Amino acid sequence: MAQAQTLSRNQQIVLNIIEKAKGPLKAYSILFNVQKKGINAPQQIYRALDKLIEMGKIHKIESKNAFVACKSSDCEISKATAFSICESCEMVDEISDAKLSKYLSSFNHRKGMKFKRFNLEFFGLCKKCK
Amino acid sequence: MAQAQTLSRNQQIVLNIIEKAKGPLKAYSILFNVQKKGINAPQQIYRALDKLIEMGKIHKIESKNAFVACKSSDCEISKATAFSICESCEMVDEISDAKLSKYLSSFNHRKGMKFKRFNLEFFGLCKKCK
DNA sequence: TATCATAATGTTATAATATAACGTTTGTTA
DNA sequence: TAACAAACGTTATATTATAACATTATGATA
Ligand SMILES: [Zn+2]
Ligand SMILES: [Zn+2]
Ligand SMILES: [Zn+2]
Ligand SMILES: [Zn+2]
Repeated sequence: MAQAQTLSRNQQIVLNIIEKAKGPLKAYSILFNVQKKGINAPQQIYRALDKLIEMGKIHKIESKNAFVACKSSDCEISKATAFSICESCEMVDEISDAKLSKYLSSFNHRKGMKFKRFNLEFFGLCKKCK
Repeated sequence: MAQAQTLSRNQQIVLNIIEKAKGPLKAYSILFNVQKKGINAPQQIYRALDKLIEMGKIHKIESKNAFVACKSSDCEISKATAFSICESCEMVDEISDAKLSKYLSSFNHRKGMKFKRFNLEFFGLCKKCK
């Protein structure tokens, strides 16, 4: 089981910053933001990020190498993620759409591969930018 | 228009290597493979990769920072890509599924954003690895 | 053909992202 | 408390990607 609760000190610090942010954060930008708290090395950030992803507290936006807090308390183990990404501003929005998620989770490729997880990224212009 | 045909020398060299490869290739691994051909700098690789992506000849696997040749001659301008990725070996397979593609291309997020493009990555264990 | 614009090239340098490796500390539980 | 696992701190380094600038093809047009 995912032992949902206890975050370590560094994990909590990193999560707080990501949750407060308006958009996706990059690892080194997180790092610069926590140096006052005594965290000095990339490893400390990346380790926290890894654990937070494992716990489903945050997600990585692969096309941006950046991290966002999970909005849909559902994905405790994030095995079905979808995002809407504005190509102009940096806006990223997590999509929680039961139908979409069900459709993709039950999608089966002919080649005999059983999927455990997917990540979907949509790109376009957000309301503001178009 | 995409002016499908003429590839420059460097673009052709990079494309050849990616097409011959069994799996996804990383930029620097491409670089090491073409130094005998007089290409010495990352820029030359990245520039070719950028153009080839624009033309839809190759795709970037975002979760791996690696590149594969396009299999489905359809996606000349790659605005609807889907891949099946084995978490154990490095296998990546491009999924060409008209229904899936149609379903996602017509998917509309409530938030008033019109999507121009999507990228979907499925993860699991391939036939060999499971 | 001369001229102009565009795309591609070559090169050096550097930025940005991520992991290896090692020893120490802290927290859990048998 | 002893033993183990998880988290931490730290230094170094690997990997991925872009900036900047000068040069050279390529292709269209006057
Ligand atoms: Zn989520
Ligand atoms: Zn926007
Ligand atoms: Zn393709
Ligand atoms: Zn495999």
